[in-house]
This record gives sequence, C-alpha cells and structure tokens, in this order.
Amino acid sequence: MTKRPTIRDVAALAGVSVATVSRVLSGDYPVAGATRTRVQRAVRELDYVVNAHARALSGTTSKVVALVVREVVSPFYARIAAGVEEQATEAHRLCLVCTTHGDPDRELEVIKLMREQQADAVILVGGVVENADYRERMYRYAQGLEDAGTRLVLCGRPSLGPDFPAISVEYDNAGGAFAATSQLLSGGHRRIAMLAGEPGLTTSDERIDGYRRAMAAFGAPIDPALIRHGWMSHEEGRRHVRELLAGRTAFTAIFAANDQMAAGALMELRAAGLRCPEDVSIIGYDDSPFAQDLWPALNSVHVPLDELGRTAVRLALAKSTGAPSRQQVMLGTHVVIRNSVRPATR
Amino acid sequence: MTKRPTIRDVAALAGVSVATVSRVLSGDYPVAGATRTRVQRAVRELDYVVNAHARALSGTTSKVVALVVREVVSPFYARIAAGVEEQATEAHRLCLVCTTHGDPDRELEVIKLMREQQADAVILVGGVVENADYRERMYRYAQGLEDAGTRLVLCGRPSLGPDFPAISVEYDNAGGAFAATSQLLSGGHRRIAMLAGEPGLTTSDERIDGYRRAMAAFGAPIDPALIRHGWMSHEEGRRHVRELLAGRTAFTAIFAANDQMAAGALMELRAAGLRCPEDVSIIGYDDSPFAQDLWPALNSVHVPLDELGRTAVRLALAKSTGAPSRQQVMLGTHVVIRNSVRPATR
DNA sequence: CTGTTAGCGCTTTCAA
DNA sequence: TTGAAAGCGCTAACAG
Repeated sequence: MTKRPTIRDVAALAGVSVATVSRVLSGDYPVAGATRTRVQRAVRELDYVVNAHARALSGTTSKVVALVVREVVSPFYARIAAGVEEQATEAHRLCLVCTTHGDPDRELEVIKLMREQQADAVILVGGVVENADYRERMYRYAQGLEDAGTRLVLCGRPSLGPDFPAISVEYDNAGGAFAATSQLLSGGHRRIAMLAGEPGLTTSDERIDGYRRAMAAFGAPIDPALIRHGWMSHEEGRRHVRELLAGRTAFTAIFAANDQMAAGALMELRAAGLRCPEDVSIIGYDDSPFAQDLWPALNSVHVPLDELGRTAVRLALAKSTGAPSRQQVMLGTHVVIRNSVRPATR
Repeated sequence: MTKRPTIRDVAALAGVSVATVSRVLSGDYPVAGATRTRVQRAVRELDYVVNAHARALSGTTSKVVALVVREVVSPFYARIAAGVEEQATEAHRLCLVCTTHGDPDRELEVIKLMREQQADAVILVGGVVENADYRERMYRYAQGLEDAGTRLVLCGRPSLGPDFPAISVEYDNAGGAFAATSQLLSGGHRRIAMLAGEPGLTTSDERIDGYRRAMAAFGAPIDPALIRHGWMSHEEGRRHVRELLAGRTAFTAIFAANDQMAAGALMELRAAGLRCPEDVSIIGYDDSPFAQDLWPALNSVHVPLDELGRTAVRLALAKSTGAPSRQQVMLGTHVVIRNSVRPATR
C-alpha cells in the first residue's frame, strides 16, 4: 500500500500551486483552460481523490446527513430511509445510518457521534414513548446540535411545539386512523376491535385517537375490551385475536395499528375457521408492500413514507437558502381500498 | 449559534495543555486522577465533543464503515444492512449507506466518495450482472481503496478469485437451490417450474444452477419452458404463472428464486382456482419475514443475511489484528419447512 | 489568473 | 505525568 497522494503531489506533477489545484477541484473559480487540463491530467495520473476530512476541517460543511432509526429491518423505517437516502444523494450528501433499538441511552450516544461528525442534519425517525424526560432530552439534543451547526429533524414523530428548535415532518396519523375506522363504520360495523401498540407510544396513541373520534362521530359506543395493547408484531396480532375469540368478545371488524398485526389477525382468524372479509373485515396501517400480497389483499392506510424522508432532508438542507430552522409540516394519509373490508351482515 | 468549543477551550478551562486533554479523551494514556477529573468537568461544562474530522485528519482512522447496496427498500438488503450496522456499532464504527440502483456509474461514484472518506471498509452487497468489464472495474476499485487503506468486501456476491485483493463473504446460494429443488423432487414432483431473475444476474444464475443439478441428480428431465426469467418481483411472479397456465405447460411445483415471486405465484394460482399445496407446491428463496405470514406459510431457503453482514464487518476490521486482506468465506443455507409443499399426486 | 501562507482542531513525538 | 510544537491535507484570504 503506497502512501496516497495529496494535493501537493498533484500540484507538483502539474507544475502549479496547491491553491490552483484546490480551485480546479472545487470548480467554482476562474482557472485558465490549459492549467485546468494539466491539473486534471495529474489528478487522473495519480488517481487522486481529496481527503474529505481535511476538506471538512478547513471550513466547508461535512456533506453528511444522519438518519437515526429504531431498526433497520422494518419496512416502515426502510421506506423513510430510502426517501432520505435519495434526497441526500440528490443534494450531494452522504447518508449515515444509526439505530437506537428504542434505547434512550443509545440515542444520546448516537446524537453525540453526529455532533462529532458535524453532520448537516440529524433526522430522528419514528414514534417514541414520550415519557417524563423525553422533552427535556430532546431539548438538550437540539441545543447541542444547533451549536454544531446541525439541523435536527423529527420525522414521523409529533412536533414538540413551534418554539422547539427543530424541524418536524409529520404525517396525518390520527386522520388516517379516523378514515380507516370510518370506512368500517360506514359499512355498518359497530363492534370494531382496535389492535394497538404499547400505551404511550406516540404512533399508536394517535391511531387510537383517530379510532375513538371516528367511533364517536358515528355514535358507536367504545368498548374498552375491544382496544388491545401490545408489541406491534405479527405474533401479537395473532394473540389479540386469539384472546378476543377466547373471551367471546363480539366483533365484526378489526382495525390494526399496523399491517403486521393485521396479517397476524388475518391468520388467526383463518385458523379459527373465520373468513375475511365475509365474517370479519380487517384494515391495517402503513400500506406495507406485503399488504397487497396477502389473501385477501389488505385495506390499509397509506403513509407517504419516502416523501416524508425526502421532505425531511429537503427542509433540513434549505438552511443555505435561508429557510427557518424551526417549522412543522404535515403530509396527508389516505385509505387504500383492497379486498379485506365488506359491509357488516350481522 | 455560538461557536462550538475546541480542545483549546477545554484545556484553558481545565488549566492544562491540549495534549493532556487529548489524552484523557482518548483514554489510553496515563493521566493523573485529579487532572483527568478536572478535564472531564471542563468537557461537561462546555458540552464539548471532539471534531471527528480533525481527529481523522491527524492520523487515526475515520471509524466509518460504508455499505453499498442496490436498494434500501428490500428485505434482502435490509437484513444484511442490519447485520452490518450492528457489528459496526459494536466495533465503534459509524455506518454510511449508499445505493447504486444497479447503475455502474453510480457505483463508481460511490466508491470514490468512500475513498474520500477514508472509510475503514467498503462493503458491496448483493448480486450483480457480471458483464464484460465488471471484473476490471472491480479490480480498479480494489486498487484505489487499498491505497486509501480501505478494505473492500464483496458480500453475497461471488468472489473474484483468491488472488483478487478483496474479502468475500458468500452464502451457499446454489446449495440452497439444490436443497429446495430436492425437497420437491423427493416429494415426487418432476414438472417443477423455476422462476428466476434476469439472465446474468449472479444470484439468480446460481439458483438456477442448483435447480439444474438437483433435477439431474434425480434424473428428472429439464424442460426449458419451465425456466422463466424476469425481474424478481411479486408482479413478475404472477405473470410467470399466468403465462405458464395460459401456455398449458404442465407443472406440479414451483421453485421461485425469491419469496416475492413465490408470493406472486401463489396469488395467481389462487386466482386461477388452483390450491397450494394441494394442487401445486411452492418453495421460495431468502426466507423473508413475510414468508411465514402467507397462507399457506411458505417453504423457503433461509439465508443467514444478518450473519453475512456481521461477518463482512468483522473480517474487514480484523485488519488491525493482522488478518489477511484477501480471503473468502462461505456461510451455509437451509430449507425452512412450512406448509406450501406436499408430495405430488399426479 | 496564480502563488503564498495562515489556519481548521486534533494527535503525537520529543522534552522536561 | 505533563507541555510544546510539528504536522495531518485542504481552503481561503491576501498578494501579486
């Protein structure tokens, strides 16, 4: 491994000064055509590439966008990540990905790392449990990042208020839940089971909220026994239905807070000899890719995940163009109609 | 936004030299207890974090591992990515993610960026079309990266030979296909349709190879009409089955080169009034998370994707411990048995 | 249009 | 155990 060439090597070979080399490299500076050609040849000859760290150190931005998610293997996060990555690439930024596994300590550590990297933006993705010190913690993060010249973006997670020093990009979570529940209700369903996440998890809580509002709007009574909490997984979806069935709690439809749970519910229903949508209607949330591959294809609330990611990056990088560092935008959601819902017969 | 504090600020506040601060920060150097405490207090007081670029510039490694995938939204890549991210975190490395969308030019650009970043390792993930200049291109990459002190790892993609300056971490792709086909064959199936990817795509080609070998081993004739090529998607899976059915090409089982295609095939079969596994058995590949959520739950070839990712990082970073920079390892695959396969009746 | 030079913030000898 | 000082490779004034 020979030592990698530096800008001085290029300068020497091209017979110019390092400043000149730097100029032709960055492109935005008048340099004589002949000189430029000479430098470019030298660059190619030496197979030279700039040292990003040296460049970042001497002033210019680091050209890095950081994405902080709970898990990498999750269609939900993955689609946001894809949006972030695309937009970052478009803006000539590199994309750092970190996971927290929902651990606040890990989150803290990750944010610190991002400050060290002087990332242009840190995008925090997905729902959280808003416990006691969450707000305060976020506030400290925002502070520290701002000092490092880094924009903080909350993506798919409720804004902490207009005064909070961060950008927030949300989607109409409760609205989607309202629409989904309404679809069931207008089909005549009244006993609608709601499969939700852990209490306190923002994503889930907002979905429950939409469910409640729709029920109220249609004058349908809310039976607490129909609202089920747990880990938002396929397995848990099965468990909820199993217990509902065992407890002889009547229901003609299910609204699941995500598609995994809906798929689990579907499977357990089938195992119990119940058909969907003939006996029970189901509607999920997130419009995961596999929703249309199920049988019956699953109605679900579509969330513009990649748009969420793209918007997060766009807003964060608008810094240069003088956009405010604290703002909130909300993207719409809508129900995708497939084959898992049918009017109530009982 | 106040200027962020530097090591000098900390030194000043703690009343020591920058060298001392640097020492307590890196930890691995004898420093008097009292001094250390003083420095740490100053760090906390100023909310100081090191500048990663400055640190990287002054010699030490950049602590970054780069992951280059085709797409972010793909369970296949996502699971490898998860493994890479985990292991990278464990090794105190940050994880850069880039996508190529299968475009060689973009790949070239990404590799250049990684050289600029002086990443510790660049992990190239997933199958490729090994066309004419692919080898040569890879060789150039490897060269350039080695000069930058960066390890190149080919992950889930065939090694370019033991002399090639890169690490390769593969899985037994053909072996898995052989096992899957064998399962069908030993159930008495002889007319087995193979749903594959574009010709030339390494992943797909190796799976076809395993299929052929198994067919040969069981003395089953290979009907070219049963081997179908295309984009490896759900849609295409449906199309293949539709065309097979329309062309009246007899088959009692399907081996799909990935689970998406298997799911599509399953759906089209059902639409045509055929049952799985009663009428047609299906087996997929990759053991994607949704495979067990289908009805019937799908038999599939399990690929240790996260282990693949972890191994890639582990090997790449073993540099320090003096591991060779060129080696090949292969991880095993196995068939996961669920409910989509049944002995042939016709 | 081009060259000189002073840092950017940190690590790391070499001395003390 | 601590400090002084020389870079790491690049950019950005400031001169010419």
